[in-house]
Amino acid sequence: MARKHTGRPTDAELALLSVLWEHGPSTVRAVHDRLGDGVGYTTVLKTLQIMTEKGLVIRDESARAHVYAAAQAREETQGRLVVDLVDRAFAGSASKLVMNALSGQRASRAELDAIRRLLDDLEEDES
Amino acid sequence: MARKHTGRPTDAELALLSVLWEHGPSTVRAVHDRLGDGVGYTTVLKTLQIMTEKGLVIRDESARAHVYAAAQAREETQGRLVVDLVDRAFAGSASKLVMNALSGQRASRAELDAIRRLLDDLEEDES
DNA sequence: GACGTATTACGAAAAATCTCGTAATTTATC
DNA sequence: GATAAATTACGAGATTTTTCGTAATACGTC
Repeated sequence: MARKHTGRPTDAELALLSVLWEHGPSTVRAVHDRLGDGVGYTTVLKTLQIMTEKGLVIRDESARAHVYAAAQAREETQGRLVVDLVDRAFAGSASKLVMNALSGQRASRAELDAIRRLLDDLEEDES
Repeated sequence: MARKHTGRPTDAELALLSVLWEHGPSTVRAVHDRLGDGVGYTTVLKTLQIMTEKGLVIRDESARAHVYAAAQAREETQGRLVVDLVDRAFAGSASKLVMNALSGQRASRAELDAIRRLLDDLEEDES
């Protein structure tokens, strides 16, 4: 029987994307070095090749060592993951997720203020 | 080579947990009926059996038809999933996730107010 | 107690994921 | 151009996830 395809990046893929988002387009070696020795070089290479097929990354083959870049902006992928989690685990309620996230992990005063300002903007738009 | 074990429920498991959270302890048949005809009866049964082994659900075998219940409260599992997503996709920043969630999906005035009250409480505790 | 129905138990197939080894290829160096 | 070093390509093994089919078992009903 067939497994259901989710469309979201897997854990290993997300780890590689995080490196690409943080450091920009990179070679396999650069990504592998960032990740440390938890995974082998060929594992990183293979995963990036698969991600290229899936369209998760873009490959520049002009140089000897191919350069990989995230196909989607960080925020866009994050947004998809949040929507996905809200649907699967919070019965579609984004505010429930927000409350849970705020309660569970402490945020700094500055972060709380930033969130408050965002709330102001949202309520303004709504009016 | 071994795959890395995440500890978080899979998609199929989360779907079953959602039913158990919403309707309380249930038989296989009850869960299956709630889910509609997307999955077969034995699929639900088997998944619940596996979840029992994993400790995700608790099984009461006293009756002919076993009754399954979520082993963890909904909020607890949600919390773990949020922490997990924050770590994997938001570089550990819960507030980034919150802002993303608030921006992406519209919340009602009431929900925004509830979040604002939570912010008040959080800032108060902090002081 | 036999029969039919409902339920659980067992096992397995298909796809996805994660891992890497080995081979082939390309580039630089002598 | 031959050799060495780095990189990519190919393929495959182990595990997990998802899905059921089939068999065994237990309960009611007659």
